[in-house]
Amino acid sequence: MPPDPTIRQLRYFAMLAQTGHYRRAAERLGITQPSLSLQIAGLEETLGLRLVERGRGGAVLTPAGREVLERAARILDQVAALGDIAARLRTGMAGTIRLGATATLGPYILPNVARRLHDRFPDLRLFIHEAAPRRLFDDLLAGRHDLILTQLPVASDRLRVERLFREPMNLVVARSHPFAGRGRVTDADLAGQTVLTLSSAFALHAQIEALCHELGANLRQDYEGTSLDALRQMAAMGMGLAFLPALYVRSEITGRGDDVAVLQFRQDRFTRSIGLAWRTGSGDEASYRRMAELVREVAADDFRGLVVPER
Amino acid sequence: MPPDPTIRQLRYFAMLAQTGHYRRAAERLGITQPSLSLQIAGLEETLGLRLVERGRGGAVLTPAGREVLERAARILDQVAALGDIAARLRTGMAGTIRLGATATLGPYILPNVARRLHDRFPDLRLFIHEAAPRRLFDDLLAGRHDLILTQLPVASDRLRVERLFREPMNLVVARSHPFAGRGRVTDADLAGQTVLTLSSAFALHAQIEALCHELGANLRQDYEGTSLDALRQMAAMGMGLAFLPALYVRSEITGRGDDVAVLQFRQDRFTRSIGLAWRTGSGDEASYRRMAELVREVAADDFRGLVVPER
DNA sequence: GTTTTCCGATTGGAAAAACCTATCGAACAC
DNA sequence: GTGTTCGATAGGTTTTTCCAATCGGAAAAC
Repeated sequence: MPPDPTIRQLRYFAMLAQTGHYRRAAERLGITQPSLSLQIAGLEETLGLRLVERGRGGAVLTPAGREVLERAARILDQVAALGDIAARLRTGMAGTIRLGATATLGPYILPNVARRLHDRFPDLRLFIHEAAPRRLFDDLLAGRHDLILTQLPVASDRLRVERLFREPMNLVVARSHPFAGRGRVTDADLAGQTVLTLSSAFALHAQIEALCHELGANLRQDYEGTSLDALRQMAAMGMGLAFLPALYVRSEITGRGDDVAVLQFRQDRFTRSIGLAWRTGSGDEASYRRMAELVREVAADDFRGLVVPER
Repeated sequence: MPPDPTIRQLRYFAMLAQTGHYRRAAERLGITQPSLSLQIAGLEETLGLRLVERGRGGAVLTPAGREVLERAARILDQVAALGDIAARLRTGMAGTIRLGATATLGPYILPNVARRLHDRFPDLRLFIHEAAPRRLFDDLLAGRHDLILTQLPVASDRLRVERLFREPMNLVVARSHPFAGRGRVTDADLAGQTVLTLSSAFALHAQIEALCHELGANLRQDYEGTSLDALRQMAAMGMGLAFLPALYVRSEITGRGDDVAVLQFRQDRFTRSIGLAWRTGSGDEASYRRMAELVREVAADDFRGLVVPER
């Protein structure tokens, strides 16, 4: 395999072609004429072509030289473009960040996040992948995500976590359920009730399970949903009660003509924690923190009163 | 101004991204791992960016790294393309040759040359510029042409010339001219006749002038044409006789229903010499000689009997 | 017809870059 | 723990790049 020309050679050659003059080209490049001569000769050597016709009137390109120049110019343009990109990337807020998000939160907050992000940092793009938290966690460690937006806790000494906010869990029951008319329910009300939940790949599962144990409620074992919508359908059909996160409720349940009723429970003190996590030392920490701050802003501005800020 | 990354750095980086593994990448590149480490570190240094996340599972690109990789891959593709181009150019029969041609010959033979050239060397393109021989000569010396197809002689110790063929000059007169009915004319016939010619920028001018002087004909001073078509129009209007090259006559005068009559003169022994010229040591001599050979072939195959081969 | 000037090529030596071997320290596997 | 595997680092050699000085030839000036 033949060796590559170097970018230096191409740059020198382009300048020589532009000036048509060794000494002038060398001067403009800030080098001496012999250095230029050697580099040009080296380029001719590696390409196996006479590129320049040396002579009295200065340096004139051969037909091959013109052909090579055309390509060299394109390469140099792209190298310059790479430099520009690098400069923008250096701010930390450019390029594409691969963000994994819980299916139980992403759809209901990321549109707002993406909009604000694009307004603030036009050069930054999000590539969003939704999955269950367990999967997100594995994929983050494996390097398939740069960042995950997920329910806490997320435990690993290889990860850095920023807590964002706590999201209240609302209780949802079928319209035909005895609770449906009431505005709120107490802990005692739930004893003996049947509760639906997501599959154990979701962090919600363990949380609901613990709650049921505490209150003496029955966790329905024969169904584990994989989406909040499915859970809500099950609840609407009277298969049990369901705890659904506030942002989902706000987004998907309008309050009129719905197939389910929404109830207060523990006055927003039953919540789940949401955070942003990334691998220690991955990418640019500062830009990830800025991302976290931006999500907090979204929570505060677009979902004020609905979620509880942290930090 | 920041220094450029090197192609070597980009190549190493691309391989590292592909393998996700320093040692494997180094092995595939035929270098040792420390060398690779240093080059990657150097690239990160010049771009001012962390590109790779070093760790247990191997080397994972940062978001910035992915962005850079995309551009780097494009640059490497173009470098490879440059290598391919160079390989083809090395044959000498690729790229674009800037060919200057006499207006009195080019239009009537270059279509055939271009066609044959393209059949034989598909990678070779001709950029044709037509002008008067005097202008061609200057432009060739100035490096604005690679090659000129012109009437000889062309004299300069900086030029190399290949003689191609001799082209007979036909005598053309108006249909109403007394000569029109005759198949041929002698030297004596021309004494006292009025002869038209092109401007002195054309080599034909001097040649016709010398002939007129020899035969005692009058060179019409008040008109100097700049194209063979114009000359023929003048002849048709009875302004005088005109000597027109055989290839022009063959191409533009059909012999029936024309406004002029074509006569033999000196049985094809009054000719002009056509040759190909280039600057000594310009481009690839071998390919220019091959061009000359190809034009000779065209003359022999497509214009057999019409022109007189040389060499 | 010299002399001068201007061109790119060449030479010799110093500085910088690239590379290799050997080794280090951390993280994982057992 | 102990061994293995990872990339980083250190030290030294080879290669590349560069410069200053000079060469040789060709055009221009005289």
